[in-house]
Amino acid sequence: MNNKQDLPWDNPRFRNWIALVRAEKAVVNALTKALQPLDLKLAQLDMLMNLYRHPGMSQHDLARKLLVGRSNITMLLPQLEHRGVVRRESDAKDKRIMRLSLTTEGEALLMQALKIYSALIERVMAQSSHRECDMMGDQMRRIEDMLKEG
Amino acid sequence: MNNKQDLPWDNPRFRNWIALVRAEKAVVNALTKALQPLDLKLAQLDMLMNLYRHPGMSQHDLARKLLVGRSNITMLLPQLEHRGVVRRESDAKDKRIMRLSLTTEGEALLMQALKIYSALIERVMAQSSHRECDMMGDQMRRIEDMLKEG
DNA sequence: ACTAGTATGTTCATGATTGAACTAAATGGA
DNA sequence: TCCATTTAGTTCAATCATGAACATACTAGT
Repeated sequence: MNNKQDLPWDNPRFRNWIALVRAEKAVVNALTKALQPLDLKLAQLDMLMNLYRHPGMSQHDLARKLLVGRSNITMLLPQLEHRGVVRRESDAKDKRIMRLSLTTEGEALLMQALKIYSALIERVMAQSSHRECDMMGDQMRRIEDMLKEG
Repeated sequence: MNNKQDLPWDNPRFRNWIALVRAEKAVVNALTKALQPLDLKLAQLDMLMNLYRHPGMSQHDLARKLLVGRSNITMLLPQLEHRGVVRRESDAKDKRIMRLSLTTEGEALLMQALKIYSALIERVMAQSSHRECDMMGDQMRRIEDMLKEG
């Protein structure tokens, strides 16, 4: 057992996955540096993006959207709230729930960050044709759906 | 400015990238759980994989391969060394360099972990045809090469 | 041989992330 | 109504990752 032919590196699917992980990490590293002028962490940007698209989200929903623990949200929100970019309001009907939304400053900051993010992704994705890129995106959505179910 | 048409979510390239990030995180979360029985963290597995393929690597080279900081390696190695899966030896010619390699136990542990990893990736990648998967892998390698240069 | 520059690895303080244990609030039967 | 269960959010300790400052060792030009 465990001869060379059993090794996952000989499996194209495995090698392709490794390539994905490495590319993702490389882009994340590049993006982290590109966001430094805004004094914004990638995790914070993820929050702003989700709150922009789903204002009034609860912390629990935000955590699930970001695939992250609930306590993580609790730990990171105060920074954004104190900075004045995120608003946190108790739900009137259910006092357990905190409704989250962006302030005007939050939206402005988000737009600046998105310019940086978009430019990087545009540059990165220019490596592929539109058709290739769309196929890749479809694959990724299928993967996430699959893991959500099973 | 900043009307809807400028928003990156309307750009397929951007949406596809977001899908990739989410899928990657979902798989990483699943893998982290799947590795718990071996008491092995994903970062540790990454090290073992690289040391298996490139025995005698220095810590600096390992850090660059993993796209992490040098201090990260210094902090994580003692666990693996103490567990008896990684060997750390001073280079004879250049006393600054530590040569890293797997012990027999390290290789055994790696093989167990790779079975788990492969099985998950096989399941995940079964969402795509071989051709699609290969195209995706090629895209990812182009992305990493692009960021390495520029 | 000397010195300046460079490379490797370590230490330390900081911030990010997690999971378990906890509080408070809502829900749903009996 | 009362009690058990579930849900939202927080707290806390432990772990991970980072970058700056540092010590040591090599290298190259003079």
